[in-house]
Amino acid sequence: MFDAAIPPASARERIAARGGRVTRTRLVVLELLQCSEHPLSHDEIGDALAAAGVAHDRVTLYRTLDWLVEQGLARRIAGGERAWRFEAVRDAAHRHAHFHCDRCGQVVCLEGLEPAPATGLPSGFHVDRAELVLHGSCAACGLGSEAGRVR
Amino acid sequence: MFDAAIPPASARERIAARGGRVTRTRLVVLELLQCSEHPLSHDEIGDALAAAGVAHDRVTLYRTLDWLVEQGLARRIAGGERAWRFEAVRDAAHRHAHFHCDRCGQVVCLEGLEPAPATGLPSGFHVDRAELVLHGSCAACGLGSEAGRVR
DNA sequence: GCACCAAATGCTACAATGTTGCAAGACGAC
DNA sequence: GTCGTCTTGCAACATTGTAGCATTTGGTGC
Repeated sequence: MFDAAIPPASARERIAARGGRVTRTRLVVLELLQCSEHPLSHDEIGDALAAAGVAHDRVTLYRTLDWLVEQGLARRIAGGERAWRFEAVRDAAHRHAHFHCDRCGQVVCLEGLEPAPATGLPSGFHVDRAELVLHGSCAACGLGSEAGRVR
Repeated sequence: MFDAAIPPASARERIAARGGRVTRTRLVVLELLQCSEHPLSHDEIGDALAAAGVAHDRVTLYRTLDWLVEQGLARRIAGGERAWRFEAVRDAAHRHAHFHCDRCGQVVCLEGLEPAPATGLPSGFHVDRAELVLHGSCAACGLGSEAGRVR
């Protein structure tokens, strides 16, 4: 479940390398993202911070995440609901699709499924990045019976 | 770029065919979506309603759009910001990708670019639909110079 | 170890988007 | 035209995210 290839210690180095101050919030949030196998919402991160005994408020968390995204340490993805989700960036060049369970709202990463390259774009348009999100039901919610449903 | 195959008059029939009452709000909203070449946000639809002299309030518009989506007459897409955007469904089987301009927030449809089929999914997962959103800058905002930017 | 300063944080207030409950009004069948 | 039910409009609230500002803290120089 944890990504053993990236020891938690590197979080401190990665933060310092960007010229940012190594604060407990940044440290814990980045370690959390690095250890999570799926993108986390603000709520989930906030709960984890509370569980870890790190004092924080909503605004600080927003700013911490903004900073991580700005520094290229985390990525922001649209979770389907109107809340963002965040994941650690392991390899800036590597991108992958996401699966959003319409039942439980959970988002999982789909390694090995890269968004298709852009083709057929009107002239003048410049593509920065592509986001591919599959919607349906995850294994835990499994509802094959409602397959035909259109949304 | 308008879909001449579906004259505005059919909006009334499509609503009635679903067993719903034909109200001015539903009629105007559906016609608006059918005539628009790109997905519209609540705000844009609300402004158009006001311009058309149709009384309405925010909640009614939300419910009207919910109803249209529920009936398969409209589709809801995540616009990048935390607000939904809506587009008319012309052909339930036909899907296309969208382009979101990170500058002006505008969303345009990319006909001819279907989301890639789902592969490499964990077992037990069931895909209902795929959403492919390209991010970048549209022709009007054209900012080729900031191409390397990571978000 | 101590002082200092810019960077982070925490707090309050606010904005935007969306939802719920309920009474009043309008559509459509008769 | 009457009537029942579906829609609407209103008010209040929930969630997600931002802005301004005083306070605290990390990190640097001494």
